[in-house]
Formats: sequence, structure tokens, C-alpha cells
Amino acid sequence: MSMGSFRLRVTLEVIALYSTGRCQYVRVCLLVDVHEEDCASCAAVFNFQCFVFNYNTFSSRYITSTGEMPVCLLVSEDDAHKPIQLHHQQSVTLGRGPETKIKDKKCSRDQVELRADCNRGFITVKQLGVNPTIVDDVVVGKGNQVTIKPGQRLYMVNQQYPYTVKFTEDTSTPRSAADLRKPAKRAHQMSSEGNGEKIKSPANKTSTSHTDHNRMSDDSPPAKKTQPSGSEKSESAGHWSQGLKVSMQDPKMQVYKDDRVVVIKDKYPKARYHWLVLPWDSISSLKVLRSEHIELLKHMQRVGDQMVQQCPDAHKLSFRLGYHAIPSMSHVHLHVISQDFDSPCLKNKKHWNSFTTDYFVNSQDVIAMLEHDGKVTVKEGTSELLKLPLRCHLCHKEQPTIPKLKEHLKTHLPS
DNA sequence: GTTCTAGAAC
DNA sequence: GTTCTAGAAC
Repeated sequence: MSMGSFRLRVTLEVIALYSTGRCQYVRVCLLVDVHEEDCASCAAVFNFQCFVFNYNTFSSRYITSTGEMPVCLLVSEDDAHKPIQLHHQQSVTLGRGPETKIKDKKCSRDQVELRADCNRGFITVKQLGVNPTIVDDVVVGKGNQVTIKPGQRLYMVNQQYPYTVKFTEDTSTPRSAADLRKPAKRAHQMSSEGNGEKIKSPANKTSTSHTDHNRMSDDSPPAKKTQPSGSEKSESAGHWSQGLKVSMQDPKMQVYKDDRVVVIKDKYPKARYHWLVLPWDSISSLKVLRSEHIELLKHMQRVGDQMVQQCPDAHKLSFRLGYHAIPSMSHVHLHVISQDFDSPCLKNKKHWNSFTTDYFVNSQDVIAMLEHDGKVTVKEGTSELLKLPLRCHLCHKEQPTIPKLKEHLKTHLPS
């Protein structure tokens, strides 16, 4: 039966998430002529998707309206710290720690999981800690979740540490399609079907790109050297331990991303190749991982394997994929690191032992633990492993000092 | 996590 | 004297 041809009107709302944390939505209307020879409308729709996501060809005449998505702020009522910005539909775990400045041991480090819906103007609050989180005199209860809107009050734990939620317009967000096309503020391209996007060649060898790497370090907000510029100043990630959350959002740092994870080069690589695979979802540490995270961790490992396969030196270097048992930096991150350990950033015993003792837990072992026990446990005394004598990871010969160890490692380098 | 530096080790 | 480490500070 002949279909003839017809005109398809497509309206699509695109949510742009900027590296600064701001959101904007753009409504796109397109008229697509579908002809019989296109075989099926899906072909036209497919082409349409390619067109939309190829941002540089995105003409302003297709944009029928733009608007500011409200920014969600969690405000400390006792003014203990600056408001914490919550990104649209991104889970954030909060509790005792530098972000909230709460030191009360009754408050878990992972007391609540928050997820803001900036369109509809509420936050979903899930209590993770044992002690009660309270919303308007009602105990949430461990494992339960409630919503909180402006006007309501959240007590982090035991009628203490009051918070309110606020949604405000961010007037600094670019308003025109021309603004949107400026590369520095361009939204991250995201596959609609979860297919990954290689941003630039992973062949950026960390040891040979130190000039570039250091330049990037100077641009981005490290612990003390530089301050974030512009709107980034208002972000809550000021403490050094929150640095990964900032770096993962920085397009200059990203080498791969898809709908679940992002890969960045380690800012201080401990080997020729050293990447970090991070989930977009805010997962503070291995401790909060449960069975429901298994698929995500398997995906992180697949992406890590992919980084290795695409590495031009993969044939002559070996790699390990794993997690630090007790990481210093918040936000779960999978290390993908070549085993040459040929890097000026590897400077001390802690660096060495964190990658060459059981302090480094293989990705497969973490996944196996989750599959078997439903959680990840770290053995007692693991932190002591960082103080062990320096021992070559290949021939196990002990070395007296870091400089001697580095000299020794050269003997194992591929020719 | 890094940087800085006092003092131990050589 | 120099080299190197470990712990405080950030």
C-alpha cells in the first residue's frame, strides 16, 4: 500500500546542562517531510535526531521558545554554610561532612539522598542514615522518601540542622540561540540512546601532555592554587575533597561520556595513562553501593576497558581497573591506570601503595562483592597498607626510597 | 587529593 | 652539606 508523503510536526524539549551547573531548556519545532521512498517514518525521525544533536548546525529558526530552568538551592536555615545547588534530576547524597559542615556523629555521612525536580519545583528526600531525618515534624524513616517544596523545612537529623528549599531563576544563563551556540557555554552533547560519545582521542598520553595538563589544572579549581571563576564561585564544591564533582562537569577534562558515566583524565596522573570513570549519579563512596548499582559498575568497567582498547600503547602496556578502598575524593571513581607508573606526579609512599597493594581493589572484585554480599566491605587495617615498604609491583624487590623505586621501575619499561 | 617544610637520614 | 620523608595545612 502506498503511503504517499506527509508532513510530520515534531516538538522536542532539549534540556541543556552547562558545566557551571546551570540548566536551560529549549523548545524545538521542526516540520519534517516524510516521503514514501524514506521507507518508514523512523528513518526521518532518526535523521531528525542526528540533526538536533549536531549542535553546530542548530539554527535559531528552529527554536520556538527558550526559557530558564529554575536553579534549585538547599538553604541552611542556621546559615552554617552557603546554599548547596542541586542539579535537575541528579541524585546527591548529603550528611556529615565538609559540604554541610555537620560534625555530629549522629548524622551519617550519607544521611539523605536528594534529587531535585527543577521543572516541578520539589526535591525528593530519601533517608539513608539510621537516625531520623525530619520534614515538617514528620520522620521520614530509613529507606523511605518524601518530597519537600519551598516553605517546608527539612531537619537533617534529630530536629537539628534545618534546611529549606528554594527555586530561583538564573538570569546569567544565555538567552538567545546565538548565545547557546557559543562553544564555551555549549550544552554537553548527549546520546539519546545511551551510546557513548568520544570527546577527543583518549590517546592523550598523560605523561607527554603535562604542559597541557598543567594548563588545564590552572584553569580548573584545585584545592588551593586558584579560585573558581564567575558563577562557579557560588558552587558548594569548595572543599578539595569535592574536586572530582567539579572536574567531571568540565568539558575540558572529559574524554568520554554517555548517559550514565563520564571519563576524565586524572589531574595528577600516576602513570602514563590514568583515567577516572565516574557515574553521573552522585554516589559518594563504595560504602553506599548496593545490588542495584551492579549494572552501573559493570558499565563503568566496560567503558574503562574501552579506554584501554583505544589507547595507542595498549599493546605494550598493561592496565588495571579498580577502586581505592578508602578514597580521599568524594564521588565513586574507577581508576583505569597503566602499570608503568612512569609519572612525575607519583611522589610518595601513599601514592605507590594505594595502587600496588590491596588498597587498590579490582573492579571485578568490587562487582563480585556486590553480587555476593549486596554491599562492599573494606577489611580492617586497610589504611595501614599505605605505610608498607616500597616494593616493586612486578619483581617484588623492595626499594629504599621513592627516587630509587623510580629508577628501578625504568628497568621494567617496554623498549 | 596536593603543597609545604621541619627534621631525620645519609 | 643534600636528599628524602612524614605530617600539618589547605
